[in-house]
Amino acid sequence: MQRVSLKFLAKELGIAEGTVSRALNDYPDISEATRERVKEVAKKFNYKANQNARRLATGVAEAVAYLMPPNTHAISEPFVSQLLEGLGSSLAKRGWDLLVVQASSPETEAETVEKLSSSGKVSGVVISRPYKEDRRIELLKKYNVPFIVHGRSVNSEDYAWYDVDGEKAFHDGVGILAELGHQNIAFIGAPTDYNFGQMRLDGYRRGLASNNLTLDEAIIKIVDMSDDAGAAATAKMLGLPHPPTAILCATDTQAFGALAAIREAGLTPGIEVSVLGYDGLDFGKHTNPPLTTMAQPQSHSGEEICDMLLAIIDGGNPVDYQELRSAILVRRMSVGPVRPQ
Amino acid sequence: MQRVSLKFLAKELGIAEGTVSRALNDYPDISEATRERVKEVAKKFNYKANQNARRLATGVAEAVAYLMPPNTHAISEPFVSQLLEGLGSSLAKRGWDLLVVQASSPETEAETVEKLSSSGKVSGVVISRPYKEDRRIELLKKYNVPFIVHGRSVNSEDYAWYDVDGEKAFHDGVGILAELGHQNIAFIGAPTDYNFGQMRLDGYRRGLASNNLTLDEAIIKIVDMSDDAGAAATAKMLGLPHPPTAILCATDTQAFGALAAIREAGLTPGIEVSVLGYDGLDFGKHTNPPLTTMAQPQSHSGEEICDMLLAIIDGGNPVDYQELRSAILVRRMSVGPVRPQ
DNA sequence: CGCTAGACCGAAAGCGCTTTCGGAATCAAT
DNA sequence: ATTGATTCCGAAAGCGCTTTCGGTCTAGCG
Repeated sequence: MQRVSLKFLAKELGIAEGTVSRALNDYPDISEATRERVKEVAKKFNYKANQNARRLATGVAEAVAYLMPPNTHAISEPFVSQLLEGLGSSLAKRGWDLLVVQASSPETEAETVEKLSSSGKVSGVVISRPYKEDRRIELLKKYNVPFIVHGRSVNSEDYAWYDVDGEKAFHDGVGILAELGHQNIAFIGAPTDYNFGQMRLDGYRRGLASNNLTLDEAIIKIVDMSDDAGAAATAKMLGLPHPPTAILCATDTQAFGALAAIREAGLTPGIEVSVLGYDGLDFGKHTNPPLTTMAQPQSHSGEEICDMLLAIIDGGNPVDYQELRSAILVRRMSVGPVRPQ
Repeated sequence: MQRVSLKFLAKELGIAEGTVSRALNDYPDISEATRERVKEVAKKFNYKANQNARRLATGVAEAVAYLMPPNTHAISEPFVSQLLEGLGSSLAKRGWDLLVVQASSPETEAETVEKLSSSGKVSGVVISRPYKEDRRIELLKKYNVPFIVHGRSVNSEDYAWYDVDGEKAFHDGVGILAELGHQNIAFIGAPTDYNFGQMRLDGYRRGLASNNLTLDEAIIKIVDMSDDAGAAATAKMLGLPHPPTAILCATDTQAFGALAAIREAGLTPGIEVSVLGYDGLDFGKHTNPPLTTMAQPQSHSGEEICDMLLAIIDGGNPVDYQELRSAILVRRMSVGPVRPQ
């Protein structure tokens, strides 16, 4: 099976290799006649340029990488899937590739980033869920790779990012609960080395203050983002002498666990204890009871992020690409007014 | 910023480019001394080989592609995420890349596959959820790309695949329900142009036969794999003069909908109407009631599939790589004995 | 001490494409 | 008919790496 290369086409057409290349790439110095002739023959032989040669010659990769969050099972989280989907389809429209790369361990992360930037494999990268201080971001800046962050680190002035305002969401979340009469509002948070974890906690705190509620460390639990962790934290708080009547959760998954723990304690979520989640997972409508949550408007985040990244690759100034979205409340059944004790 | 290339290293070391390359790649004809010297300098300058050049020279891509299912939002399905995660980490261990490619539309699918195979971008590809007759498989065979199918098409003798025996699972599923006294077992299936849809339906039918149950077309619904579709189908069947006492669902997502529809009808799932799902989604433990389901043992499917693919890329015969796994029952609360009417 | 066999490295070709540069051919204008 | 511009294409030089081939040098042997 003869591999059809430029050389092959050139021979077939009786013209020079370079001419074929220029014809295929619509250079202006090729006559209409030969351009068409070339393209026809190319189609006939089903010519597909070797991407590696092309990339080597042009120096542009026409590919972007998504750097998976370092923690395990991260890809199973819906937000990753949605992001990938959007990125993938946007990229595909332009004929670019999407690389999904995982650092095998936190130690090799730097190595991975370096390799990504130095090996010419990609023209840009996107990462998610930065830590407050994130090494990946530093490396990306250092190696001068166009990148965009899904989320923000603490110092986010000088790079491009796309984020949902979790601080505001949790501030407002407390307000929603307070308005329903809740005074004893617990918080189940995510690890605060993640900046989003910190911001949601900050929002919660500010929300408390805005509503003249006192902060009680006993009903603030920073735990893993899993249902089991959410359940354990909830169980513990329910055993308090003065248990919370509402629980604000940093993630829906934790909220699922909270629901379970409340039922386990013989109480009814949404009636005796309200639960407000965050993420807007579709699945929340099937829990018992359906979960009220603050949804990230991330249906098109992948596309937006892709557009932003491409703009930066094309020479745009990263600082011009910082998008902050707001979460929106999805009312279901897990939040209700406080009941008289 | 001087790009550190082989040439650069060679000059730095005062030896030939080829020698540097061979040293770095552990060729046996390089003395231990220079090998170390080379590697040291390479590390010092943080040398990373340009992958495009490397690939061009060697002709091997060291990358595999996952071809996304053509339907939209496919990536959000947990099985895709899990697969990607496994593939990604296995590949990463070997320093290979994972490309996620989406055909922008069914029409461009052939084009996509062609390009993938001819452009030298990847050494192998994996696809999921084949149709009974699947064009992608034909194309992959035609272009002689190593590939492996997650699932099987109707004629699966001559290529490599990894599948879970849905036929058996549904046959046994009927048995489980029948043993609990159910005689009127409904089936909510997936579109039968997907081969897995057909196989699960076949299994259901054979299960009916094995248990001397009569097949009633009125309680067989082939619908989309969504919760809404599952709910609608369930609602319809519940309105029948002789409604089913148990429902077997082709996917957990449909089962979630079924649960909702049953509650909507004022009945209690797991008591008045049993629901048995398939997929083993972790999330099923949070439904109301928790969903009993047949789980795909897919936690490591990504790794296994990766190993199989690499073996084929290394020259293995695809036919030697056909793995059939069994589903395992996860007992939760949505299945119970039939109640006296 | 001469000869052969390794051990080790340099030189160079090539992977398949892009892109610059210059030359040939065509054409219009003087 | 000469010149100057254009138009179009061929030739060739890379892009950064791998890999073969042969040559030099040392060591080991008789």
